[in-house]
Amino acid sequence: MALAAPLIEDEPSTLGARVYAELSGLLMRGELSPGDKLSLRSIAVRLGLSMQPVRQAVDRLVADEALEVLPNRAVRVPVMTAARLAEITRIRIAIEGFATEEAAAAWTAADMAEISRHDAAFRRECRKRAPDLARAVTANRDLHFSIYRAAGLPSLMPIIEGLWLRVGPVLNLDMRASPERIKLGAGRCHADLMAALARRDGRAARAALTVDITGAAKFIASRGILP
Amino acid sequence: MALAAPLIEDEPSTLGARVYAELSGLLMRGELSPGDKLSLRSIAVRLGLSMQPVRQAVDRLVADEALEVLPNRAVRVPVMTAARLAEITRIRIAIEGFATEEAAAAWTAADMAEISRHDAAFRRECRKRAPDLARAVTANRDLHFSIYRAAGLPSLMPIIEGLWLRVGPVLNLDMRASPERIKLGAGRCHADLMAALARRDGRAARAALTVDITGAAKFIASRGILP
DNA sequence: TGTTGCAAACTGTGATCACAAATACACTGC
DNA sequence: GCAGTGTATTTGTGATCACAGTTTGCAACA
Repeated sequence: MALAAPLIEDEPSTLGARVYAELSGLLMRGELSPGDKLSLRSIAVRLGLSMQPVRQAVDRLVADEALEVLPNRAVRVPVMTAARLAEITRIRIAIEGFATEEAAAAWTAADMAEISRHDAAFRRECRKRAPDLARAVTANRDLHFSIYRAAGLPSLMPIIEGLWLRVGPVLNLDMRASPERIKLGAGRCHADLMAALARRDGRAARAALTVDITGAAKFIASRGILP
Repeated sequence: MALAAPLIEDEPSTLGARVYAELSGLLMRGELSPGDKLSLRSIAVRLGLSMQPVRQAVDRLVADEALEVLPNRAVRVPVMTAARLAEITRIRIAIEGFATEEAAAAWTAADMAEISRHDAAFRRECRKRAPDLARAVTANRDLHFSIYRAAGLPSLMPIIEGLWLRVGPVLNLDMRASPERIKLGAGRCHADLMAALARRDGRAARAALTVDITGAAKFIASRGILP
């Protein structure tokens, strides 16, 4: 299993799309920290291509609010404030909660097989004495997105991806710093979520997801590193 | 009042942003029809600037699924199928319904003043014997977005804008062809919506909006011009 | 008259160049 | 030793060029 699973597009036909997949992977996996400044030229030379595709990718990320341009026209990954995290959390609960509720009613056998596979992968990683955080983060992401995909609303996927792009840097950065959380909160929430999905109980599935999302957000906020 | 009110950004600092505002305005106002092909070069010369800013804007629109690239790499405004309209409608009900419910609880006096202003403008236009469709469309958009803005969730706005960008071409194109609908359905829905907002009844506001959105979608679907 | 073939025009993509603004840094003057 | 100032570097933006792929249109042939 590739760690950097191409979530956005399986085989980008254009160089700009490839750079976008590259950068958004970095963002979602928390390998870029809030406040980090990006240089178009540096990225271009590091990837061995011209500035043009990099500009395209960065422009798109800026449009998604996954990156921001300062008044200086410099581009960096946005610093997450407590207020901003709270706002995005409310939006995530509304939108991802909706997707989960739909998924509970719409999943097919194939959907559920894939969901269970990702759930098992995540649990397996968490049970280890020394979990591979990068792998756990990826499995967690794959689990959530396989559920959302089962809702049968493909137009909703880019929207949710945009939300994860925004919270990715803080969520995963923090999970990396304190791996104990994935052992406690996420495990229980995921179990409830899986059970609710299995019996097609949309209401309960939404509730479990809400606990999962709010739990993660509260955990970050409690660490008090947000401006 | 400017007809093409800059919804996205008041004064685009970059040429690419200006082109984006230009094109998204065309899309939202239904002045570009589904299936229309766009040429980067033509747009560039028509706007009197190089191809670069146009590419930036079009790339962003493509990322929003407001435009699509064919296998030929040609770019056009997507054709709306009945299934696609139904899907986006469900998503709109979920997301815009959420925003409306939040707005009902969060609006300030200033918010409500602006909302009422747009509502009055819309009603005034509809009461005319020969309504100016372009102006009615703009007023309707301003009304909805002033409500969503009152929710106090700025991160939600680009998401909703993306949805309107997708449905704009068919909704407005059709409204243009048959202006009778805005006199019937929208008026009643808006009245219910305004009343519910005024008494901070989020549930009722969401219900009124749902009727508004489904009504428009059903009206389009009933005309049977969708593939 | 209908069909095939070829050439000219046009398409988007990527690289490169030009430029103005902002930053970094060393040097000079006090 | 320190503040102020100059230059040199680096930044993003926009324009231009080069190229491969496709579409278009017209002419020549059957």
